[in-house]
Amino acid sequence: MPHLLDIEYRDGHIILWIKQGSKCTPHRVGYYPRIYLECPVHNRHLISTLPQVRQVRVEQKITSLGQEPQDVLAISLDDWGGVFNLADMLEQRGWRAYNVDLPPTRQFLLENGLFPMAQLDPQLHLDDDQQTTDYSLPELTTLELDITPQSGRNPCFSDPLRDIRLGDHIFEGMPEADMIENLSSTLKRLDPDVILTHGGDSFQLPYLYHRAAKTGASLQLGREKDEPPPQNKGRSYFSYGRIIYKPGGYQLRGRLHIDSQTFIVKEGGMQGLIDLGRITGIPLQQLSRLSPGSAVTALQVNQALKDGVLVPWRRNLSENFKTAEELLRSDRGALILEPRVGIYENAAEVDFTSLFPHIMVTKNISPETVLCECCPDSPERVPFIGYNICQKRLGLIPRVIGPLIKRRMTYKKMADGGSEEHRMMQNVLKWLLVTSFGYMGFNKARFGRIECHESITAYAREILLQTMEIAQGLDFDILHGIVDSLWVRGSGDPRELCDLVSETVGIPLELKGHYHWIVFPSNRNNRAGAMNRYFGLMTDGKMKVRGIELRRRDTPRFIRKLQHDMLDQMKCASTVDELYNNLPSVLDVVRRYADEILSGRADPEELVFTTHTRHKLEDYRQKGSQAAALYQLREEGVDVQPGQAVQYIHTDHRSRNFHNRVKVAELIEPGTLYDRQKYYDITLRAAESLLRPFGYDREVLDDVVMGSEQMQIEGF
DNA sequence: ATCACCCGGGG
DNA sequence: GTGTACGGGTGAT
Repeated sequence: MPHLLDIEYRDGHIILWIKQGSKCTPHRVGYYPRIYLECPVHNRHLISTLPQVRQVRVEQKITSLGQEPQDVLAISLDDWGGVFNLADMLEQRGWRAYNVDLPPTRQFLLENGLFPMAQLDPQLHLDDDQQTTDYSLPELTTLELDITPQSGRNPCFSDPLRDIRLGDHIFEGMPEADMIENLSSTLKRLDPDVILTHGGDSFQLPYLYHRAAKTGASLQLGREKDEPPPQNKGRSYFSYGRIIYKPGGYQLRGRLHIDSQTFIVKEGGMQGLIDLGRITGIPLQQLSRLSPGSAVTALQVNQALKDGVLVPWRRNLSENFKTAEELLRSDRGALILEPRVGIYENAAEVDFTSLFPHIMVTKNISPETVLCECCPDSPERVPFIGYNICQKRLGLIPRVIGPLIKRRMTYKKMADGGSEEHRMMQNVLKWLLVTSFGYMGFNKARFGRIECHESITAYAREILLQTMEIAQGLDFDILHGIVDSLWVRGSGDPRELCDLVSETVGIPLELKGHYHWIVFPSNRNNRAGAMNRYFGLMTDGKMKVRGIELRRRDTPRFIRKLQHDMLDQMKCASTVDELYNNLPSVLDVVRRYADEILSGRADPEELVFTTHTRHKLEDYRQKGSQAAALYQLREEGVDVQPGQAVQYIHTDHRSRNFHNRVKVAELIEPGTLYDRQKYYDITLRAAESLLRPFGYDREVLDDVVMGSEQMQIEGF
C-alpha cells in the first residue's frame, strides 16, 4: 500500500512524495492556499482586485475562542510568496488577518485529512486513522551520512574534505570533486528514503555544499535537484531560561534529511518523530527541527481549525515584557518545601505522573473556560484565587491534552513489555505534555492565558498540600516536596498512601521508589535546606542525584568522575551507619583526585569547562571566563553565536589580564599547564558538596588531604 | 556587599 | 521560530 512520505509546496503546487514498494514518486496537485480576514464584507470586491489574490469568499468562522461564528473573508492566493506583506498591508487598515502562519503544506493536509506517513489506497485516498496507535508503516530505507574534513579539532569551511561515509560506502583518497560526485551517484543508485546525519544541519551539510561550490562538483542529496542550495542561517532564541542556538535546517526534496542532534529525534528517535508527524500533521523534516512546544501548539491549532476557529496572526507579538502587576500575579508558582536537612534511612518518594496535564484535563482549564462569562456562578472554583470555571463545555486544551495523555499511557504500557520503540514514543509525548503547561504562561503562545497558568499552579499547590495531609494522617514524616513529588518517611506502607491519594485526588500518585538512605544537604552559605539538591541510594541499587556539580553540563569531566567515584564508595552502604563507616574510603577518593591535580599530572582535556554563551563578546559587561574564551576564539578567527558552547580551562586564575585567566580548549597543547591552586579549590568544593552533611567542610577536607604523608607538592 | 553570569529535565 | 520564575552557585567589581 502507498504511504505519504513527504509533502512540499512550490510554484502554486503541492507535491506529494508517495512511497510504494521500493519506489518513491512525486505527485503534483494545483493548490491555492488561503488566509482569512476579519473586515466588513463589502470590502470583498476591493480585496479581490489585489495582486496574487485569486478568489474571495464569505465564510462563517470563529475569530476568538469561546465566541460565536461571524462573517469573515476567505482569501485564496495564487502564491504564498508575499503573504506576510499582504497580511501586513491588510492589518495596517485596521483589519485582522488569520491563518497567516499556517503554511500551505499544513493547510493542504488539514483540508484533505492527510498526514505524514498516512497509508493511502491505490487511488491515493486516505486509508488510515490519524488518531490510532496501531498503524502500519512503509519500509523505509535509511542511510547514515558522515562527512569529515581534514583538520582535527576545529573544523572550518576552508578545510578540504578528508572522507565521506554513506552507509557502508567510504569515499576517500581521491580529489574532493570526485568524492562529492561519487556520493551523488551512489545516492541516486541506492535511493534511500532517509538520510541520517549527526549534526548535518550545524556543520556537515553546509560544509559539504560549500566544498561542492568551491570545487565545481555536482552535488545532489534529494530525489530532485536541491536548488538553490539551502542558505538559511542559524538563529539564537530564548527558551527554557537560556539562549539556544539553532542552525538553519537542510531539507531535501523527496528524501528526508534527519539530523539526530535535534530535540525531538534525540528524545523520540525515528519512531517518535513519525508518531508525532502523524498526529500533528507537520512534514517530518520540519517537525524534526521544532521544539516540543511548537508541536503541542500544532495540535491545538489543528483542533481549533477543526472547530471552525481561526488562528490570529502575530498574537501578542508586541507584549515582550510583562507589566509589573502581571509579574506579581504570575510568580505564585507551584509548591516547593524546604527540605529537612540531614541524612535519612528508609525514605520513599512518591510522584504524580503528568500532574499539570492531568489538572488541565480534570479541571477543564483552557483560555475560554477559566473566568468564562457564561458561568459566573459556577461551583467549580480555583483554590486560593477563586476564578470560576466553565461548566457548559469542555475547553480546547483539555480536548487536546486528554487524548495525548491516553496515547502516552498506551505506549508506556507497551514499553513496559520491553519495546524500545514504544519507550521512545512515550518519551517524546512526555515532553509535549511537560511543555503544554509552560506554554500557558508564555505571553506569545497561541492559546495561552496567564490566568490558566495561575489556576494550574494553584490546583497543584492544593493537591500537594492535600497529599501531605493524607501522608501525615498515615503517620508519615514529610522530608521534602517539590511541585509534584513528595519524600516521606514512616512505618506505614507508601503503597497505601499512593492508593489513598490517587483515590481522593483523582490523579494517579505513583511510588517512585524506596531509598536505603537519602541526603538533603544545606546551602553552602547558610544552614537552610537547599531546595533542589539531594542524593540517595535507592533500594533497586540505583543512585539518584540532583543539583550537584556532576549533573551540570558545564562541569569538567575530572570533577564529574571525582563525584562518581565518591558516590560509588557510598553506594556500598545500605544504612546510615554503614555510610559513616565507609567515609574513609570516600576520603581516599578525594585524596587521590586532589593529589593528581596538585602534582600536575591531570589531563587538561579532563579539566575543560563547557558553557553556553548568552551574548556576543561586545555585550558582556563583566570580563569573565566566557568573555575571555570568546576573545581568544575571535583572535583565531572563530565566530561564536550566542547559544553556542565555548570550552576552556583555567590557566592563571589570578592573572591581572583577564585574557590570560583561561585558555580555550582549541588552543590546548601537550605542554599546556593548568592552574593547580584553582583546580585544587574546585576539587575540594565538589567533594564538599557530597561530604558537608557528614561534617566535612572545606577546611576539614583541606586538612585531610594536605595532612597525608605522601603529599609532596612542587611549587607551593 | 552587590551585580553578572551560568545551570537546572530523564534514562 | 521562541515556556517563566527562581534557587543555587561562582566570580567580577
